Amino acid sequence: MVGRSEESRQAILHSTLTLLGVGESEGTTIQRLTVEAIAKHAGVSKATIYRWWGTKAAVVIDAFASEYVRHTPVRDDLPFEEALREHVLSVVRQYAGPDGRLVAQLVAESQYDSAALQEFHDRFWTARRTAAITLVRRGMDEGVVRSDVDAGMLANLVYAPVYLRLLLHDGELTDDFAALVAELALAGIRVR
Amino acid sequence: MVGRSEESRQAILHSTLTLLGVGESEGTTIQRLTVEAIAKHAGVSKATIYRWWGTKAAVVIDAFASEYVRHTPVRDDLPFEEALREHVLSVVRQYAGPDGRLVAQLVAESQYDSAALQEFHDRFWTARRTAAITLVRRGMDEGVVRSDVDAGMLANLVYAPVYLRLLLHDGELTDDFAALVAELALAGIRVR
Amino acid sequence: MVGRSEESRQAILHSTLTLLGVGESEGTTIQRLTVEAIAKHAGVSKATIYRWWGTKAAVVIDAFASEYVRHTPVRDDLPFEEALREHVLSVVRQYAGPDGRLVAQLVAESQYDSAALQEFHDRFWTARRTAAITLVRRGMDEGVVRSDVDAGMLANLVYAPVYLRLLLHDGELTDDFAALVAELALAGIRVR
Amino acid sequence: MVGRSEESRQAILHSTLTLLGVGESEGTTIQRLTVEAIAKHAGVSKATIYRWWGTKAAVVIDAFASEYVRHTPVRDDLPFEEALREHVLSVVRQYAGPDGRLVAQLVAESQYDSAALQEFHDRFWTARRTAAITLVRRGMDEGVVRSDVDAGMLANLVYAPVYLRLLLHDGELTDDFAALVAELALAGIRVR
DNA sequence: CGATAAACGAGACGGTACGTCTGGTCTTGTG
DNA sequence: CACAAGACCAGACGTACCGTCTCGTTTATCG
Repeated sequence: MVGRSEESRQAILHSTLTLLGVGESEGTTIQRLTVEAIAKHAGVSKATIYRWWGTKAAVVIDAFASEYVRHTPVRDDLPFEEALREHVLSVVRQYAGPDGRLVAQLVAESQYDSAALQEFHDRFWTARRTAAITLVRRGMDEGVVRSDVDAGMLANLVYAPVYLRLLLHDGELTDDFAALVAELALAGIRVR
Repeated sequence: MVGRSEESRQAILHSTLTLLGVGESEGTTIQRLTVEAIAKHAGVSKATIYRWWGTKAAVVIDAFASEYVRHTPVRDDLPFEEALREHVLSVVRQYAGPDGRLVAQLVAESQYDSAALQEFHDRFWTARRTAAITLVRRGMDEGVVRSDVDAGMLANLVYAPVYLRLLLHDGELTDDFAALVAELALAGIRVR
Repeated sequence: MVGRSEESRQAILHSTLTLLGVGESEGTTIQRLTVEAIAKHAGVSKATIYRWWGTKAAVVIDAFASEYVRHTPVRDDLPFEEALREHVLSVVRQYAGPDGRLVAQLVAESQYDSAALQEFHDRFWTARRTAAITLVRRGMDEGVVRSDVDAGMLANLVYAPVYLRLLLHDGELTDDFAALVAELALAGIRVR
Repeated sequence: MVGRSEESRQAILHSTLTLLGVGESEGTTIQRLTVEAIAKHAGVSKATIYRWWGTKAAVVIDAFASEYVRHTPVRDDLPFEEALREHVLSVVRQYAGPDGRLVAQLVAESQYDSAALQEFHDRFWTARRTAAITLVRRGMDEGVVRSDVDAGMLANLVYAPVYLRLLLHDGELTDDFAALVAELALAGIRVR
């Protein structure tokens, strides 16, 4: 057995990101991106892409995940509420840039492609939420956060408004917005 | 001038809904729906569709808006908190059915088509939010809801988790979920 | 109803002949000729070609037939035997050039594509043979040719060696060859 | 040095014949037959095939020649004319079956592949013709056949109509046809 | 008898063309 | 003069083979 070419794999993923203009503010959308263009840019045969991924969305998710999941870490050294504010801020800032546009498009693809949805869950959503859930649990342990509700549900209170604004283009993703989201979430989950 | 044929307009919008299987749980997605199929089913020329709408998404939005925006009214006769719970429940219930799938797809289209986004805002999102905002304002007047934050922002606290679950397929849209969302939103916006 | 574009039809057939290098001694073979190349050269969509022809071979036959069936007439003014020699000579001379190569390739296509075979029969073979059969009948009427055998069979005696040499590249198609073929055919069909 | 694997060679040639359905009336055509299919069926690597043959046509010719050239012998014990009739009959009968279809396809391949043409000449055509030429020479020696014309040319008078019918599907290859061909050829080559 | 070099199977790879599909435009004739 | 009918160009789709090219792995002489 010989196995797949790591070189081609890298070239494909890298070309995908380049064409999507991740990092820059230029670039196409996932929809307009063609498998043919990826193949050409990567110096690779279309068949090679279809052999390993099968779907344009799969390539994009793989490419995005493999290099661009920025860590928006939760800080242990800060007090609970401050750590949460910090976290929300870092998430909002990431999504304010080109990464946000791409995530929005991945969610769009997920509406039509259940495999893409699955991948999106596994590679992005779960990872992201885990950070918040951990934090919420810490708040529970410290007795600051109500513990009669599922931690995941509480974590969503943080992300939901961010994703809403991202997907519905319902306002800018500013630092002020981040602060407000954090404040309201805290109000909703705090023990009274 | 002869003016556009109302008959054709109706046939096109109706065919669009039929093919999308709105109402039933069958039907294609917006992506798989083709303009050619609409034209054929409506007994209409493709040119006629393009003359008046210009985009597949525009047709779908028009069709969906013209017949399927269910009223999820806000009740004046109930106490504030109860009215909110009621409203959230009605929204969740609508999105749990086939309408939800279609709304999700419209959001997906909006990621690629800014005209569709605009239409979505004007025909669905604003209308929906207005209901919640009115309600929140009532709460403010009654002194139950904090009035130091934009009412729109507070209203979003209600919708955000619903849309998140709808778009990310992050759990079922059940009555229990609606109750929980209402409760957490209330906790977040209540005057303390 | 609007009907097909004569302009496209002409462009397609003409491009086909150009690419095959009919007339010149250059040019591809039918096998190497691609539908994509025809489309590009003709400034036409591939779909248009497939709409009307369905097969590469069909396009080639149509193109070749519509412009390149040279008349290799049978002369009435010459004595029977001389007319036959003349006819064989004109056929051999045509097949010695680029037309011969193309006819050979059409026969090749016919081994795999029964529709092409049918077309070849109808557009080339029958037309060609009719000339010879008419002549043979004249010979029968004049009492020079044996009439106890099917005229078509006798006509084939003229063409068979020519096609054999064309298809098996079993020697050059020279004037001398033509004379010899005519002579042997006459020997075979003459009344004794 | 180790040398090529006779086992593989046999497997490849045998698989080729099997897939082409020689013997049976089933089977693909040479065109539809793929090297990949041969390799898979023979349990052999594609590279092995290309190492030794270089061309699909070469494999087919080799396979066909190595096992399926039926002897259509010329009988010395019969009078000249009878021997000729016998020979034509045996050729026609062979070509009436599945072998004929395959020979026709080999001729087709030869229009595009000059190496295949060369092979076809060497392995089939020459062998076949030699039989007839020998016979014609015998006729010349006996003074029955005109000797002012090249013996090969006269031999072709026998084969040409058979190949014409085979390649142009211009009628069935029946015993009656064989008799007629023999008769006309004799008429053409007899001393008068 | 153990080294060595060929031939091998497996199958990934870059290419190229296939025939299909849809989008969006344009043309012609009818009501 | 808006319409249906539908042909048209453009170009991406996903598939199929091509012929080349690694890879380890036999396998059969030869040192």
